[in-house]
Amino acid sequence: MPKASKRVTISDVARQARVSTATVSRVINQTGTVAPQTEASVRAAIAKLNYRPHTAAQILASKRTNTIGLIFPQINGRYFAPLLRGIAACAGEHGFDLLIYSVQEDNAPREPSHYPVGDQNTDGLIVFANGLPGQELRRLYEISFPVVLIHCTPPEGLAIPSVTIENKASARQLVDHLIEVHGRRRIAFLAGPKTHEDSYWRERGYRESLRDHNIPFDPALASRGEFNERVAHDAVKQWLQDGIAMDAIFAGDDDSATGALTALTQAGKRVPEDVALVGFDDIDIARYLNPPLTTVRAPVEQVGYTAIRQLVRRIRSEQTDQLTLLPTQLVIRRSCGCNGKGGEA
Amino acid sequence: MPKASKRVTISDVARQARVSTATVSRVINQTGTVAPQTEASVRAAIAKLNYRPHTAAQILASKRTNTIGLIFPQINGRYFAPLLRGIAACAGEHGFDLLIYSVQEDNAPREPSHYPVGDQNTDGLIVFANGLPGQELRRLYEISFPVVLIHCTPPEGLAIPSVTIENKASARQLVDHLIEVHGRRRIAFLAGPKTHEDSYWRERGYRESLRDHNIPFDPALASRGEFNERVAHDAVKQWLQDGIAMDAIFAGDDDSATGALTALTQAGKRVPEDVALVGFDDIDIARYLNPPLTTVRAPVEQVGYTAIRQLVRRIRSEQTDQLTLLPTQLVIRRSCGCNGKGGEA
DNA sequence: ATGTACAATGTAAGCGCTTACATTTTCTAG
DNA sequence: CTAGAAAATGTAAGCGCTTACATTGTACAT
Repeated sequence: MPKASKRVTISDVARQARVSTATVSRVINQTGTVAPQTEASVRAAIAKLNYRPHTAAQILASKRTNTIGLIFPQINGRYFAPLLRGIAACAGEHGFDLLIYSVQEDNAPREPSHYPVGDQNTDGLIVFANGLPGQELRRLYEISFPVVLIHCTPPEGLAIPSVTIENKASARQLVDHLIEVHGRRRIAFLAGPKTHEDSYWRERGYRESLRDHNIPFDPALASRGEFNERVAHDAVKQWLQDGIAMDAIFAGDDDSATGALTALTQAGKRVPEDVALVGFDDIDIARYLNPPLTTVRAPVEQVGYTAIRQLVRRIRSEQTDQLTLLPTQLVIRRSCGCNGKGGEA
Repeated sequence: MPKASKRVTISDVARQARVSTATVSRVINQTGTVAPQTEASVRAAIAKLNYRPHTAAQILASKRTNTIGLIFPQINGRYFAPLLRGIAACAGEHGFDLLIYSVQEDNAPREPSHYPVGDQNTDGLIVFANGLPGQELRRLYEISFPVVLIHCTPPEGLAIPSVTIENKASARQLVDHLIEVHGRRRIAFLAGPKTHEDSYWRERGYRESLRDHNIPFDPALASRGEFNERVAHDAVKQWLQDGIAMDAIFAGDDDSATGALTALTQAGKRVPEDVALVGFDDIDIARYLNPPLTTVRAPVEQVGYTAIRQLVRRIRSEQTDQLTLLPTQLVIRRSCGCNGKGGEA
């Protein structure tokens, strides 16, 4: 078992290279002017001693953390990976590290705003959906701390940039399609969590489409799927048991569409013949469902990428966009009744 | 636009509470003895000033970062989320923050071992597969820096704890099943990346099963699927075009199984009648494939959880297990020829 | 009373770096 | 050859905390 050795510090390097610590710092950070020859000997010393700057000391002295914090309500399986991929890619490009914190919902609420990730240890924060209470957002806003919101808009009065996707228009297209192309009239809706903004706008699109086609909104045909496979499954099962008739279901997201599909199938309903089904997000399994799911493609990875780009601008005090609305795209497959290709593998 | 305010420091709190900074530090960290009354006034001062300790200063002074670093080769969609979920859960329970770094493969190689995550800014590291070159692992080992490996074993001579899953035995069960229950004899194998240890052991299991059933290993029936859907698709397509006959395919993981399935289907082969298909991992889409995929369930989330637990022990200089081999479990569905349930929704 | 033990708090020396400012060296032009 | 500017480097004061050690206060046994 090797034993812990004393840490190599900048003065060790300075001594080895016969220069001052300031010069070493200059070559490390490429700030100030250093003679090529001096630089070479400093680099040699660094290599020889295998020196690596102590991050905390750098942060403390420079007042820059070079780190971006992420706050998520939870690590949701299907959605999370591409989002993080976009975030990691963009953060890496700009030389930022990533500190992530996943809020445990069941957790005892934290001491008033004592999150492990915040202005004490990052240069900026990406906050997903309602990962942070409005009060904490306000505090950060008031001290001008850079924050970018993902998939939610800032509380009243706080000009915090946010990036999300176009929900309403494409939800509407989806429902239009069901009505106009497939002649469906009794279209049920599986909403997401009450506070979820994506769900809100998707529902708006749904209602507007109904209205424009003179179909009255029927509350019996709206239930909560919670963007959750099991909950959606149970909701659909309940409808079926209650004898509520429908000829289509618009699931608020693909996860709930998955649950709806199994409930429908288990009840002997054929999709799309008896009940057409459409979802939202185009998660990776959508094209493998049977039948392949008609849905809307959400540019998840790009959301992450864009959010970081905005945040970096904010950190550098450059101009940022107040709201970035990324375009979505209809993906017609077979679950709506079309003969779309089942997959593009 | 609010303007940046001066940072509130521990001395501001001390002044406000009319005590020394040492006492404030004591109440924050619950170290040393403090009179209840004093503690109350310190807490009041903290609340009033909305004080939050500066992480970097704490780290610098205390020589503890309270942070665990994660190093991944890339953020792989299907596998990544549950792993991270396990990691985040366990790290949170032990009060550690998470700093993550995703190695870009296409990236210019870093300055010799100058990773943004390492001993300068974390108390310990989780390294996934070959996220770090052996040389860097050795360096960390030599300075006794806590590291735990996931899904790979340490280089020769380094006693670094690792946690991975049982691959060989269950791969063998899978192939045994194909042979004994379904009478298949010409079983092809889609390997993963050459350096991938999981793939190595799965192949071992495959070969041992063949041997024990007196089926010679046929190199023509082994190809690289790279644990990648598209590559696997192309590999299978190639087999089919080359007129290579087989009655079953053991895909090294479920991603490649997915690719194999589409290739088979597009070539007009029926699964499982013409060609049985089995995968490995039981990723979430496995049960939705058509037919539902027979595979092996890998306890991904638990791998993450366990790895952190080991790492925390290591950080605390407690006893750790050199190798943790998490059990896997056969999941029989229909793609092998059985009538297993299609899904457990 | 008086000494002892321990609880409560304060003092101040760093932790390893960055950077404003001071100083020295080198270069350029007159 | 020399003044003055520019380049190269050094000096040292923090950054905001923790913690070893010193000091003071208090309770208790003698």
